[in-house]
Amino acid sequence: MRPVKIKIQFPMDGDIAMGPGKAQLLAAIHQHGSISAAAKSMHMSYKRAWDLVSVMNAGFKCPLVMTSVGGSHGGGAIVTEFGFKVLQHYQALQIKTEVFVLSESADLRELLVNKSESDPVS
Amino acid sequence: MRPVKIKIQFPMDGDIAMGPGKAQLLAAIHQHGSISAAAKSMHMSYKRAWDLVSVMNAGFKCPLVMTSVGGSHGGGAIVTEFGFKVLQHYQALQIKTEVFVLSESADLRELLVNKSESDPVS
DNA sequence: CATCGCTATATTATCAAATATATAACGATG
DNA sequence: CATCGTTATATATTTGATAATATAGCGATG
Repeated sequence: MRPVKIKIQFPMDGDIAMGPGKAQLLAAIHQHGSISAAAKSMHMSYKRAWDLVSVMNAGFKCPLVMTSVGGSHGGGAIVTEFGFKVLQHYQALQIKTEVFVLSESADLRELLVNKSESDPVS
Repeated sequence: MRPVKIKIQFPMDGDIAMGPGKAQLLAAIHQHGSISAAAKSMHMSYKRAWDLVSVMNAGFKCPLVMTSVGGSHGGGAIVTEFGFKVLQHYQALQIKTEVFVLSESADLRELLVNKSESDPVS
């Protein structure tokens, strides 16, 4: 496990408009083309995925995901250009922050017990 | 609520050695001089507080909290010098990271719906 | 016009996590 | 040496979050 875990959330009303879970789901929808397939790939119930999409769409100025119902393949969902932009922003922010915190927390991490440091500094 | 919520955790084995909740508890113990009083002040059960202290102490090279049992006042708990140092490091890190993320997420936050912006820019 | 897989939604069931409760031991002090 | 509030620990209970289940409706397509 990484030495530090960072969770960045953007609260909106009572919900979280964007966070690690939603970002991951967004990426999965983009990859699979439907909420149901994305949910399955993440071992998440369809209902939960649908709820998350609903919250995301409500929290931003434009929808991140557009769904279509019916049709030969039953319908599907696509990540909008806007949604993709949000996703990229979020992912970049997450990485930048991780780098920042890792560097800023060196002193603190020094104080933790060193577990399984199989680091043969010969 | 703040526009962004950041949670920094330091995992250790299966537990979290330090996180927002533990930092807050540490501060409360320092203030009140006992685990039980600190727990009460945070509306937390004594058991939970005691468990958190136990995890904290196990995760660092030195104990952050030392307890004494019995005595005229029943006992108590004090935050060690080491624990206080950890607390200060953590709190400083939290603030620095908040500033960082807030500045780095300006573009993203621009895309959120503006809720209740009672901002009379006359 | 029957079929298909998906969206959309509600209801119920399950489970883990937090809390509540209980109790023993501790030891300085008056 | 009885008292006190606390630590320390175990067990029971409650709660909330999550998952499971069910079902209706959609509409392009062959």
